[in-house]
Amino acid sequence: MFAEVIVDISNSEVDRIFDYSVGDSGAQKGSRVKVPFGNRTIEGYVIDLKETSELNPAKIKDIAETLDDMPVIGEEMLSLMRFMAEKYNLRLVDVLRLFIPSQMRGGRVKELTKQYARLNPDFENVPVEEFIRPSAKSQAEIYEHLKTVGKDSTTEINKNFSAAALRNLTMRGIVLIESAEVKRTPYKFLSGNDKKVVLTEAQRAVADAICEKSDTYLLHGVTGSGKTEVYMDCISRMLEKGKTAIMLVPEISLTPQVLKNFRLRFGENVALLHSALSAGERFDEWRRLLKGEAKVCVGARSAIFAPLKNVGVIIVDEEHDNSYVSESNPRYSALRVAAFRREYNGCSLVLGSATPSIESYYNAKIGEYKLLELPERINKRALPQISVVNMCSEIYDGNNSLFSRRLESELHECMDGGNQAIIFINRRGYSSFMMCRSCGYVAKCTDCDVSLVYHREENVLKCHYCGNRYAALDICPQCKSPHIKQGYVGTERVKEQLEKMFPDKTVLRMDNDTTRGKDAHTEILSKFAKKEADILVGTQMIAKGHDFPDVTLVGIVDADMSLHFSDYRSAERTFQLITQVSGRAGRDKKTGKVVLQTYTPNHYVYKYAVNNDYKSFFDKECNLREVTKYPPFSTVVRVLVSSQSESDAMDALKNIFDRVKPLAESDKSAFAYLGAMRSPLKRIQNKFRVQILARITENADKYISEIYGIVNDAENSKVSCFVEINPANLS
DNA sequence: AGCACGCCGACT
DNA sequence: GTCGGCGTGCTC
Repeated sequence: MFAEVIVDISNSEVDRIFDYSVGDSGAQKGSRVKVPFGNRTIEGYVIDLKETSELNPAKIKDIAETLDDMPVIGEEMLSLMRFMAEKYNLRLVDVLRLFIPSQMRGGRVKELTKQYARLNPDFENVPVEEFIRPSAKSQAEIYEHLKTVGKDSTTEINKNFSAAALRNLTMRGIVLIESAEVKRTPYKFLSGNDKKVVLTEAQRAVADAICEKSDTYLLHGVTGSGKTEVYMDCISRMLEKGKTAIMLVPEISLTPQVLKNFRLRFGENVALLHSALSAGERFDEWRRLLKGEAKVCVGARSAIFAPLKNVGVIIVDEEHDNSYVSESNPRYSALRVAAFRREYNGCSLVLGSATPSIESYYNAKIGEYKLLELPERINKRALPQISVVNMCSEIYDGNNSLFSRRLESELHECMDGGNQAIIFINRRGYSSFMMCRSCGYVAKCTDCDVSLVYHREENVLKCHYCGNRYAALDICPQCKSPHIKQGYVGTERVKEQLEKMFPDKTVLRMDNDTTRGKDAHTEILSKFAKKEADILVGTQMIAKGHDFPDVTLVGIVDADMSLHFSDYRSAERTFQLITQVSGRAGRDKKTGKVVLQTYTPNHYVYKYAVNNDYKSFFDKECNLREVTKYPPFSTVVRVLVSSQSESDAMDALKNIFDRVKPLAESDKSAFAYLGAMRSPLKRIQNKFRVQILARITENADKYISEIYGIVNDAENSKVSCFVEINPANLS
C-alpha cells in the first residue's frame, strides 16, 4: 500500500504529492505522519492511499511513524483542501495547516495526562494491620483517603500526604497508578445549566424555516432583535437530531460573556475556539470536536475548519464583518468556506446581520439566498433617534471645537441625568499628522510612505503601518521653526477634550493602543458596564457586542472618516458603522439619542442611516454598483507586487501586465477595467508596492485562474506577488 | 525549507 | 595549494 503525502514545509517547490510506502506504520487517509525526506525526517499528511505507485520502487521510502491516535483530517476537509488550493491559489500544505491547531505541529502540545492513584481491589477487604505497619502513619492515611474517595491524582496525594508513603504503597502493589487524559476545558465550571428561553413568534418562525429546509438563509434582523436566541434554538434542535453545529462570531465580539453564554446553554457539548485560549486549551477543545465529544463549535474565522462530522447548521453572525476574510496568507473567505461545507453536509447556512453586506443582500434578492427578517426589536423598543449635524455650519458660526453645540449640550444633559455616553471616532492616536506651518514639512515614516501619527500619552510619533516609533517633534527638523501644526483628531485628543469639559467624570479610551494586553478588552468594557466610567471613547471596536443599559447618548465625531477612502465599499462600511454604533444607544428602557457630525451632511448614506432604512440604502448603493460595474456586478482582482527594489517591482509588474492585457483585449466585454499603477501606499516596511487592478464581469473564475498562473510565473526571490479577489481595502 | 553539489576569489 | 563564498537543484 502506498500513501500520497504532503510534507509540512511551506515552499512552492515541495508543495506536491510525495509517494511513500505505508509499510507497518498503520497510516490511514488523513493521518499525520513522520517521513524520511532528503536526509532528515519531517512531518507530513497522508491525503490518499493507493495500491500502486508510478514511481521507481527503488526511490520509495517507508513512512517512519504515524502520529496521533487517529486520522486528524477527514474526507470533507481533504476535498475542501483541494477546493481552497484551487480557488485561492494556495499551497496544499498551507490549507492543511489551517485545519489543525498550529501548536500541534512539531509535537509542541500533547494531551495532558494526569496520574491517578487507586486502591488495589485485592487489598480492599483485608484488615489494614496486615499490610501497613502501625508506625507508617502516612501510608495508613493515604489508604483511608483512597478508600473513601476512590481515586485521586498523585500530585494531590503527594501534596496532602507523603510522596514517600505513596511510593512505598505503589511498589508493594497496594495502590495502583493509572494515567488518564484530562481536558483543559475553558469555563468548565459553568457547565450544564440549560436555561430555556421562550422565543417570540417572529423568532420562532425564523428558526422553523432554518431547521425545516436545508438552504442558505440571510437573516436580516435589526440590532436588538434577538438573533442570538434564534441561533441557539437552531443549534439545540440540530443537537436533538444528533447533528453538529458551527457558529462563527467576529473576533472582536468573541468576549468571555459570549463564550460563557454558550457554555451555560450547551455545557460540555460546546467547544470554544478563541485566540485568547492557551495552546493546551485550544488543542483539547479541538480534539473534543474531532472525537465527537463536543458537537458545537463556536469561534472566530478559523472555527469554520472545525473537525466536525454530520454538520446540521452553520451560522455566521454579523456576516458583513470583514474579519471573516483573511487578509494575510493564506487568504480566504470564511463565508465561501462555509458555503462549501454547507453543500458538502447538505445543511443550512445562516448569515445573520443588521446590516448585511451588499453582496449578500443582492444574493438574497436574486434568490440565491432565502431572505428571513426580524424587523422589530424585542419588546418593540424604539430604535435610537439619529440627528445629523453639519460641521461646516459649526465652523461658519465660529465653533472650532471638536464637538458641535448640539453634541455638547446633549452630552451635558446625558451626564446631568447620570447616564453614560459613547463617543465614536475612527482614528487612533492624538492627531493624524504633524506638519510644519513655516515650510510644510510633514513627519513621515522612514520605511513606509505614510505620515506619522502623534500619540500624546506616550509622547511619540507612530507609524500605523509598520509600528515604528519616532521621537516627538518640538521644532521642525527641516527649518527649525517651532510652529508645528497637528492634523485631524484622534481618540486621545477626544478623551483629553472630554476630560476638560467634564472634570468630575471618568472617561475611558478603547482602541488598538489601550487593548494591547490579553484581557485589556474585557477590562475596559466591564469597567464601563459597571458604571465605573461615564464616557467611553473608542474606535470601531466599541461598535459591537456589549449591551450597556445606561448608555443614552452616542456621539459620532467624524462620520466622514470612512467615507473618503477611495474604495467602492466606503459608503457601505459607513452605513454599517453608523448603524452598529447607534445600536449601542438605548438598549434598555431609556431611549437613546445619536448625534452624528459630518462635513458632508447631504451624502445619501446619512439620509438612509438616519431613518434606519437599510433597504433603500441597498437599492441606491446597488444601482450605483451596477452602473459603475463594481461587485456584486463584477469581481475586483488586484495583483500586488512588492520588492525592496523599485525597478524590480516595476519590471515584474510590466511582465505580468503584458500577459494579462491580451486576455482583456480578447474579451473586451468581460473586462470592465484593467490598469497598472502604483499602490496608494507606495512603500510599506521598506518595500515598494505596485499593482494591477481589474474588474471582471463575466467568466471571472476562468480569468482569475489564468492570472494565478501568470503571477506564479512572475514571482521570484526578489519580488513577491499575490492576487486578491474583492479586497477589503485597496491600500 | 534544508542540504548537497559545484565552480571561482583570498588566505594559513 | 586549500578554505569557503553562496548559485542551482533535489527531496517520494
